[in-house]
Amino acid sequence: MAALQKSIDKRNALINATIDLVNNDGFHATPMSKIAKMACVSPATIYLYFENKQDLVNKTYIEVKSNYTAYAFATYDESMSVEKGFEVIWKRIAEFKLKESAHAMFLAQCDNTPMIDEESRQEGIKHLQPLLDLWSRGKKEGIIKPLSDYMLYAYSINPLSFLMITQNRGSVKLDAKELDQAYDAAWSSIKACI
Amino acid sequence: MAALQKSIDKRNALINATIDLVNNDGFHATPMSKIAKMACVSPATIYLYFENKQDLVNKTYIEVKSNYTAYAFATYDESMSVEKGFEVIWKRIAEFKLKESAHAMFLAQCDNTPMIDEESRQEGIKHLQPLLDLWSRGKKEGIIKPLSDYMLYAYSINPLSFLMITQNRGSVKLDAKELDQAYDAAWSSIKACI
DNA sequence: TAAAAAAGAATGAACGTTCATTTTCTATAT
DNA sequence: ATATAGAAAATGAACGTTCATTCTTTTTTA
Repeated sequence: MAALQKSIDKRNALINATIDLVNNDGFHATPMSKIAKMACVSPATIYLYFENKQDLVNKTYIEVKSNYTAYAFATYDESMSVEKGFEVIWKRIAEFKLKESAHAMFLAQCDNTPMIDEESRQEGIKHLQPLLDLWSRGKKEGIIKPLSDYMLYAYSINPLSFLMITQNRGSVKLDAKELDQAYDAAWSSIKACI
Repeated sequence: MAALQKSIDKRNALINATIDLVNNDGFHATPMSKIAKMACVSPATIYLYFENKQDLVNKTYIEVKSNYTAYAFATYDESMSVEKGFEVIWKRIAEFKLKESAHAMFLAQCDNTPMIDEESRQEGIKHLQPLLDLWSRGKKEGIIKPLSDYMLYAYSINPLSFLMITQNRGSVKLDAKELDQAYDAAWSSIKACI
């Protein structure tokens, strides 16, 4: 076996334990000792892989965020029409949020609290570029309302976070029918009226 | 002066300090000693007004939430048409989120983390009833899409939280023109197509 | 066998909460 | 009006616990 000196498995175990525990208890209510125990590792070992607790959570954020965006854009291709491209990306995002809900919940918590360094947050935003490019194209073609990216995001993507959180709390179940409705509402809110 | 035995001023100071500090540092990174200092009170005094830290934050949540909904419905009247009623409520909510942004940020953090007891969260939801009643009326009249309340909320109200958070981070400034656009997008996403 | 990785125990700081005491308030007696 | 006693409110210091991190030693790897 090729020799990575420090084991990637251990790093992954630490990242996964962090996601799990922070989701259930919140960042500051999650002690390093508990993360270590869940990852089957000594507390001291964490410090061989990460500088400190803040670094651990920052790195976890960036890793989860980049998995998320990789998933979102995996089936998208710039040659698609704006409408088709948006549908493809939107549905992948929805799939990720509903299927990988632990990861998505972790991102939601990071995005809504002062838990993550500003620098790591900025780093995470960069990954959304292909969607912003698609919108820019759509605005040029007059297919998408001439709104800022923040506004488009707020109405077409962010509602999925809310729906995911309420689904995770058990208040609601999103099946295929409701996903279609959600897509409809998302597209209605940003498509240019003809 | 009429004699409230414990001073309401002190209680308010504690609630306000909690909002401020939790907004900036997060719940668990906010020590009772710091809350006490900001409220110009001894740490021990907090325990005359609240059972413990969790009780303090639960009560703060409920208080802020009920101020929020009181504001939201203050100019609404059940005799209004569905479209007008929605516009009135939406604009009041927007006003609250943008003007009382510290309070709104606090609510957003409570709603997206495990910081609040489930019981207090449920208590907070009750206050939205007038909006749910309005939607129910709108669905009967065929003016509003036949979607669940969660879905309607996700697309017409929740985006305001996202916009408020990004505005508070300084990424964007919402002026009158953008508010009108946001209202348009909200209404587009839930009004029944004719 | 030497260097890297991992471990458990130890450390010092910080926290929520309580305790013993002091200060403030109020109702009554003068 | 004033003095005062008893109760309520408020306090600063102290307690016990928990936490992130480090230190020293042991185990694994090449």
